[in-house]
Amino acid sequence: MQLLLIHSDYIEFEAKRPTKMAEEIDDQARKGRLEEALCAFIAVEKFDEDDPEAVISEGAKQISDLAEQVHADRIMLYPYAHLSPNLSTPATAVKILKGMQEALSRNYEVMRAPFGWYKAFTLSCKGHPLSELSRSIKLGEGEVVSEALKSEAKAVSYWKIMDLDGKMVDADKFDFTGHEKLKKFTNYEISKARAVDRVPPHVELMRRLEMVDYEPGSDPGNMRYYPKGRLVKSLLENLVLDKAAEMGAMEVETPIMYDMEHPTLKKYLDRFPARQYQIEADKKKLFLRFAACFGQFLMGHDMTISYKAMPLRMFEITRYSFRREQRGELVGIRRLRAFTMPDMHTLTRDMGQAMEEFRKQYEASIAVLKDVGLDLGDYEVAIRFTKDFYNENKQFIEGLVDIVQKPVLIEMWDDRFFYFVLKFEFNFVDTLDKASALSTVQIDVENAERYDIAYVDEAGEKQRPILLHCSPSGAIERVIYALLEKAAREAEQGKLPMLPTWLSPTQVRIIPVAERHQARALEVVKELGFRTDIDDRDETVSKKIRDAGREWVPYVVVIGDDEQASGQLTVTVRANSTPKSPAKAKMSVEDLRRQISSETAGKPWRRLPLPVRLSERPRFI
RNA sequence: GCCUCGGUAGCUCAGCUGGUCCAGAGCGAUUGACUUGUAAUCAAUAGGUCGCGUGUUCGAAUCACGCCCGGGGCUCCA
Repeated sequence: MQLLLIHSDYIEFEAKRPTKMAEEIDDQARKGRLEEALCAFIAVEKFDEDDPEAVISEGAKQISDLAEQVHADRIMLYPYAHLSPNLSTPATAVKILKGMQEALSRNYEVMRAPFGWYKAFTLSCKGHPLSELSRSIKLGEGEVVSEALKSEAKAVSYWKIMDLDGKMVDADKFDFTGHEKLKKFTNYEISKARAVDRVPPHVELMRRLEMVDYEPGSDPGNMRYYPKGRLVKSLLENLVLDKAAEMGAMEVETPIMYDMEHPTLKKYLDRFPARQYQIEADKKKLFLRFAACFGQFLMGHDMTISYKAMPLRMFEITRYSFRREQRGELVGIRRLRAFTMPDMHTLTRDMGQAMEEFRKQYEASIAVLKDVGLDLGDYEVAIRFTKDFYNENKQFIEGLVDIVQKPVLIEMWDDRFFYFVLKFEFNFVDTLDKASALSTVQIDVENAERYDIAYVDEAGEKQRPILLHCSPSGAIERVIYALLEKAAREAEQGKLPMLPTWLSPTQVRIIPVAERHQARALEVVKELGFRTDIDDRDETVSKKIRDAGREWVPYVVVIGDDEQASGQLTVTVRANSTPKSPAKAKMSVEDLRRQISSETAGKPWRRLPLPVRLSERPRFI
């Protein structure tokens, strides 16, 4: 609704001639005049049709607010189509106008000019600062609250713990001795309690290590990544990409924005509990993807697939997926509005193949997390399913628990509220006892139908596949969050925090003692390879060593007269050191090269994203 | 969206019962000295419309109101 509000000495109108859509009025209502009145010119718009009642109350409120301010006792409601290019139907407009008249009549003397007539009017504007105002009323900015978000509130969950023997115990009766993290995770999931007394440690770390930072020039939860952060992300992305390829996935790429009015997508939006970013281009309303599902399913819809191609896996690293998470949820990089999500979808022939594939992806996810540096002890397992699915597949579920060799949290629903019948997640529990999901796989029994995805079986018949959604690692940013939080926890326990060597931005730091050692230092950089840099700043050796420690550099090499003479290196190995006593070792360049090679074998590698000489580096924070 | 805390030098912050300890400290930067052997070398210099606006006052970084931006919390989390 568009409003043009004018505080007038008087307003006078006379209806001259009806248009096609004129409302019927008696002769008396064709003329009107109000003295000392607030005159509201009103255009009712297309999207007001969604919720006329709300528009009436909001419009009436805006008008009475201003009437209050300018001390007007009389209000003229004057339909004025020219305020908007996008008008509602006449019926809605009349309904809303009448509704506003009724609402305002309680406190004001209200007159309404007839709708749909050519009218002559005379208006005398008072001309004080508040005498001419316009207002646009848009309800909720056209926000879509998905059915899934609503049904989530209705879903009744049964919370259990499944032990290694396959027995399910109510979560509140389980003996959590020896499973403290599972207990914290369970509490977190059930009670949703999350009072926190401090900022999580990764927030300071991500900035101090010059990896990630807030970007005030963007929307909250959209971060900037400095070279070291970009490097770490890139390495993690490449690792997951490799693992997906190993699993037999085909990498694809799909658009990041989609048409809101696309019939299939529209329905899917309602099944996904997330808020979208919406943008408008030309006359189209678009939303930014919150996962790669749409793109891959739309692709799947157009594909010709034989049973021989099954299971068929498509993979994409979505940079970015967007979810407009609530403002207060965004802390550091634990939860973001723009995040990088490895997203794989698998088409399987039937539930049997789907379950087999589910188990494989479950095991693959464990392996991926292990590769990035997170062990089974670092996260807790949740398995969620419908009651029906459980009753038909008890042994299968028990098998999943058996694989991780520890009790897991179970959530069971009476009915299927969502598009899946079975899912698991691996949840990282941080030092503040907050849990966040990393890897996840879901068995989707709904979207093959919705997107009309089919394959042809041995008999030449079209069949609906069962779909799997899988993120083998979870969002890349969240993996970084988990690694930083894990390091922070270890630091609290008196260990030296660090990233795995293959992920460390600087793998080896060379510190020449004096200027005359720089030539040798540069030689070593060349011979060694890896991401090796050299601290050639005009600082003391002590200062340089301290700085290398603050950067979590795994291998620190000091080169002075002795090393220059002997050709041996003095290496401080961070992994073996403690805060009080550095672990120093004498080794040759070749020894060190071999050690790092074996430590980073099979992992992605990228070159140093910064100048080799520290003296040439900018500071980002 | 709501509650709450905050915005002072490139960074982290002190000052904030209004007036010469009010424009400061540490780090960083620059320059000079030192050429250094395992966790912060010494000295000098430069840097700020104290988020923006309005008001109160003889006088505002300091008080009031409004606005903008950010942190944390709530709501939410297939």
